[in-house]
Amino acid sequence: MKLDEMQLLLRVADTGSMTVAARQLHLTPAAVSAAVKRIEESLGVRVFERTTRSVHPTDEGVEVLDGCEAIVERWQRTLERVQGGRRELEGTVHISAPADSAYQFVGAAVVAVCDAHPKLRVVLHSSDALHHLHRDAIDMAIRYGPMQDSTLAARKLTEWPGILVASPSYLERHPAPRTPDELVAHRAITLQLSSTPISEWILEGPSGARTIDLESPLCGDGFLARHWALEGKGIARKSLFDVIDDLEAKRLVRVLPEYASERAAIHMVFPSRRFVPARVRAFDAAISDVFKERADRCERWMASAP
Amino acid sequence: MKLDEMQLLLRVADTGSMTVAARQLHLTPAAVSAAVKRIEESLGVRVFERTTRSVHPTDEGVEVLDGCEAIVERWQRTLERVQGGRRELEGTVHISAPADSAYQFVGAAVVAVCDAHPKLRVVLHSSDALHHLHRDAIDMAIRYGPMQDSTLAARKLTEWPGILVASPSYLERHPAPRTPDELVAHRAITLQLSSTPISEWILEGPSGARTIDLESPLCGDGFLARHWALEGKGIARKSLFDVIDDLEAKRLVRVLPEYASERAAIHMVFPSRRFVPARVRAFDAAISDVFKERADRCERWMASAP
DNA sequence: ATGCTTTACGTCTAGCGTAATGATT
DNA sequence: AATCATTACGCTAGACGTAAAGCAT
Repeated sequence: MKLDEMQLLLRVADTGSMTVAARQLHLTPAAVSAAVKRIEESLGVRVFERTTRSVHPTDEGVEVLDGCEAIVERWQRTLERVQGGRRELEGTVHISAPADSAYQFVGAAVVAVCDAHPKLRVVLHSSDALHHLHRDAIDMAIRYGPMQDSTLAARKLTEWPGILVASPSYLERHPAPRTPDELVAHRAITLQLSSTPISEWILEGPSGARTIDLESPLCGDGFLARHWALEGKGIARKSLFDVIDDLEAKRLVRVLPEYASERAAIHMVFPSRRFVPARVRAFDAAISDVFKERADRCERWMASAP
Repeated sequence: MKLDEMQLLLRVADTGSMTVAARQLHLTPAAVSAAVKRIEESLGVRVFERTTRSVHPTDEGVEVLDGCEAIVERWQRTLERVQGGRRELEGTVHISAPADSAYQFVGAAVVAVCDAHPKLRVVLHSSDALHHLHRDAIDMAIRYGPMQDSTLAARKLTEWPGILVASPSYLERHPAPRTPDELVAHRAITLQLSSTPISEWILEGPSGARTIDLESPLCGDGFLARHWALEGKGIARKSLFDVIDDLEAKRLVRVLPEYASERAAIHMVFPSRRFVPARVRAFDAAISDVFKERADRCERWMASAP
């Protein structure tokens, strides 16, 4: 039994597909199929119950996969202790980040890490859609909002409320609303993160929480929403953290400043069970630094412009 | 990296020799040497520092070996949970036992286990010399007396004092001693277990502990000592546990019954760190049963013949 | 009908034994 | 001188890709 074969089994189990596992491992489906068959024969145990349409671990398969996972992790840990700083970082790291974060600041941080480590490769998945970390072999992800998947290990990076913003040009043409009720007269820029668009904003203000029903012609991802706001297309609700650059540069102005949506945490997420290798930790450190710096600027902005 | 390669590294480390490891693994020294070299190159780390005369793990090698050990054990555990009772026991088990125990009762127990499991092979090392469990790849050993090597895992089987015995024929010719002092007039059968012969008996009796200096013409291992006693060649000191058959059959008679040497424990010993596989546990169970049954007979004998 | 797993076959390389070489006590 | 690790070389078997076939939705 080889460690590569164990990782292969884990990939098949995580993705639930030999073909997808093959893609991720840079192998052909035939090779994966043959490997699984070979392993099962050597064990005398069926690891996966499969039709042409699905691949599921058997009861014994779960035992085997647990063992493989523990073993692969132990080996990675050993390798790092032994090779430590000697070996320069290499390999490929898959990072998932919301589009707006990726374009604004994660991208730059990632480039800096790659520049420092020539053998390191990165695939930055910029999408607001929630990636399944296990399924897609994502090594780390940045996620806004509450954590739900308990099989993931998350570390909170920072936490900020959503605020309403518009460009100065837009506000010249459309006087800023003075109460939440006046928002209906404005063009709201809304988000469609997953399949269904978000059609309401919950705003907390001096008079408690208010729910605003929206009828918005402009609906896109976080990056589009911010750019539409910059272009004066309407009022967007964004995390303060995402628009701090624009607020500092006065490209965007806060609207209804006494109202804000609930503080939402931003997490760095890892596929829990797996050991986090040094190459991933390098990106983690760099991105965390960027978040720290941005969070400081958010603090200062909040203090200066209450 | 393959699990077989990890086991190879462990064998080399335990034996301290590529040639010995090769023998135990049914490989040639060339293959072992090549494997070590190949592994070291793939790790980018030197695992063993070696001359033609010695093989020692480097600092990094210790880390690697620790990892390999944990991994091999985890995998064996996984295999057993998965294959459980399905697979019949197979493979070879190396058992070390003192000569007298091996010939008298361990041998029979071992045969019974092999009869029940046709694919199981056993090598019974019958020797009073202490085998190095790690070095010689012994799976389990029976050892009389106190445990010293703390790197081994031991389980106490039973505990009995040494007593003095002689055959009825001998006692007809030489009247039994009535006090320890009278022993000097008898022929004592002594042991040579390791390199130096044992030249004194420490006997505890009604008047406290007595040390008897011996000048014995007959000196051999535990099996020889018992047989010489049976043949009427003199008085031997044996663990009650070893001579219970002969006492019950009245082939041997206890001498100076109010005197006995310190109770000594008999342990079942395993190479601690390693996982104990099912095939070894099968022998453990069978041999433990034999010990239990013999210990009961010792109890009864002690009760009936104080 | 599409997309998945499986089978068949040719190719290549990793890993073994044999045998010779070099080093150490 | 004897023993051990290493190197060189030929060989075998395992593992991959290509291509085709078989199934399930």
